[in-house]
Amino acid sequence: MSRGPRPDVRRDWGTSEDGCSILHVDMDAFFASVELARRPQLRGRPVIVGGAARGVVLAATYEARAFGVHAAMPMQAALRLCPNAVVVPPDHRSYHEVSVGVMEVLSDVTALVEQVSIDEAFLDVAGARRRMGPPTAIAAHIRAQVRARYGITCSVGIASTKFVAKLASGHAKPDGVLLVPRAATVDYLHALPVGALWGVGERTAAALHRWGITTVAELADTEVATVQRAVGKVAGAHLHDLAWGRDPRPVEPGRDEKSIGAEETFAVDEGDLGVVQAKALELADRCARRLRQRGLVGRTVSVKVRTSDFRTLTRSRTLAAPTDVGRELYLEARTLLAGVELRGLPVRLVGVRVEGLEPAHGAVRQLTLDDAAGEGDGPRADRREAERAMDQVRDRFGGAAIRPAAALTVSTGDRSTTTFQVADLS
DNA sequence: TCTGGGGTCCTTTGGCGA
DNA sequence: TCTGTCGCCAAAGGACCC
Repeated sequence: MSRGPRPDVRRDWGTSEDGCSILHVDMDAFFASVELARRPQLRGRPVIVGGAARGVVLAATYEARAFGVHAAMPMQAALRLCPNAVVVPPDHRSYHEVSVGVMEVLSDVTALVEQVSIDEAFLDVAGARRRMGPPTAIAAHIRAQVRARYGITCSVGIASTKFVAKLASGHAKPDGVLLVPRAATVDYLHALPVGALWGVGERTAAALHRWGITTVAELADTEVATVQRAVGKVAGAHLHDLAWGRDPRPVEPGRDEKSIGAEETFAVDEGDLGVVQAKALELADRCARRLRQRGLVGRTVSVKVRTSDFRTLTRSRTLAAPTDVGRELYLEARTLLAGVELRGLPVRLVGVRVEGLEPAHGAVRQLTLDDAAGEGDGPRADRREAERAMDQVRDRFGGAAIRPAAALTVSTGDRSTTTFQVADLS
């Protein structure tokens, strides 16, 4: 799911592996590859993984990419370019399962594995060399294992820093390996446009272009202060370092999550605030469940609203005490939603996110008025227990088996309580 | 032409206490 | 006592990534 290959830099940069202990492993067209692995009859055809009519392309096979289709492209545009494409709806559970398996393959190589997303990870193999050979041999081993177990291919970048390894895996695609020796790092980087740098998207590239900086070589030769004026202090210094191959960030296994959120785009822009609130309840409930699954509580609730003119607004507030109770997240989200200035426009998307995460067992629990008034832990604890019971129903019968009744109804009423509706489980 | 859903990180702004 | 300012924090928004 990286940017496409650049044949001009996909060449032999040398064979010295000294000091090149960072590997970046990236699955090729991951979601699409998983679909092809279980539907071999689709091999050779342009396949697009994507959702509803209003969605975007999540992944496309290289056959579809030949028509100009790429990830994040609106589905409608993709089908105009490639009307014969086979469209497959995403199956995130399968992708997650394959991802877990691939990460196990990587963990067998070294404990120093940093998973960056569902389909990519960094490895520091300095300690594995004696046991498994040089990095190129380790890369070959990983690729063979992934192919044998899951029938999909991956590409590997090998370099002395994370950032260069990441670029190299992109240039190795599809189904390849690219080694960038330490001594070749600067030459390799300076052949690239600024947009290739990690953190330079459309806006930042445009800002740099205004200062006459279009290539990494030009960025490297520009004074740091000038780059900082163009893109900001922190980003400017960082990009200038990257342009010279300086990237001291180590591979960090097991990084903690910072936030958990859920959002959804309505099939048709929604003008009824009651429907938007009902969706917020469902999303808050989803967030809370994921918090409980991970044994976490969160302190700050934020809501996100995108209006029909594609304007995105956010509002957030920090709770007196962290929580993993969906009802509490929802009540805060509802208050925040009421404070969003919609200018009379219908809502395209609504989202709920929880930040300030900490382990549930270590969290300081503050008594609410409800708690203080009741026996024992009071209604708040009852609420948590009720939601845990819902978790168990869902674990057994699936996510749609039970959900807050208010999330099922179209209502503009102010509900002070939430009831639950159990689906037909027979 | 039409722009998802899951995240992270940075900048700016404003409130507040020292 | 009043005013300025400094640092910290929270909130809002933006950019970016996959």
